Amino acid sequence: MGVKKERPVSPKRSQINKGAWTSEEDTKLAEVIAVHGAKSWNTIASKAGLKRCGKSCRLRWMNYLRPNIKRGNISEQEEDLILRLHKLLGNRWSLIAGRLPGRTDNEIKNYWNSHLSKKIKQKEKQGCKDEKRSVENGKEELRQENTCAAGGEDSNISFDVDEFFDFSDEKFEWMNR
DNA sequence: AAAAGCTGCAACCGCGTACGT
DNA sequence: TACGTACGCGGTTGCAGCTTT
Repeated sequence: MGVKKERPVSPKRSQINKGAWTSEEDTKLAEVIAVHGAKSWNTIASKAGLKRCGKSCRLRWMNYLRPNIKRGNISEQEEDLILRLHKLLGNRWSLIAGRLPGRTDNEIKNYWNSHLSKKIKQKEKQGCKDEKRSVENGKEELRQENTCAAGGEDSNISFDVDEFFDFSDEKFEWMNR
């Protein structure tokens, strides 16, 4: 996509930059994070000399600049996983993203809102019995996986709650640096 | 060819929670 | 314990580009 127009800046916060990030801003932010690490976002914002709030810097880093980010081309397997996780977790995008390496919560949320929610609505409209059955099967499958998670064995998705909240795994490796 | 409508997605906002003092 | 600040998350907005009419 092309460069977006700057959004109007309210006079109250005119000292804060808003709207699309420029490549210079990206570079500055990445440089500062490389030195100081991805923490204390307000400090990072000021050290980078960016007229951005820490929140905005964090978002930019997490969704765009972070290393190992996959963008676009969500595979069928990933889509299936998102659907299954969403059935289980609801709109817990960050948790869902945590099970999809390289994907961000924002990307998954957007993908859900623009693609998957429509797909589901269409299917519901069609009222396809087979589809319903498979959804029910999926739900049952998930239920079983969830209840058996403690001793779960060879399911490709484990919904062990502890695992969901295990922040020591590889996805946070970059953060610990 | 141009206008209108639609889609995808980056970014912002508000709220709840964690953490430091 | 109470308060202030920062962080993280989910919901929402709004614009660029694409498609349809």
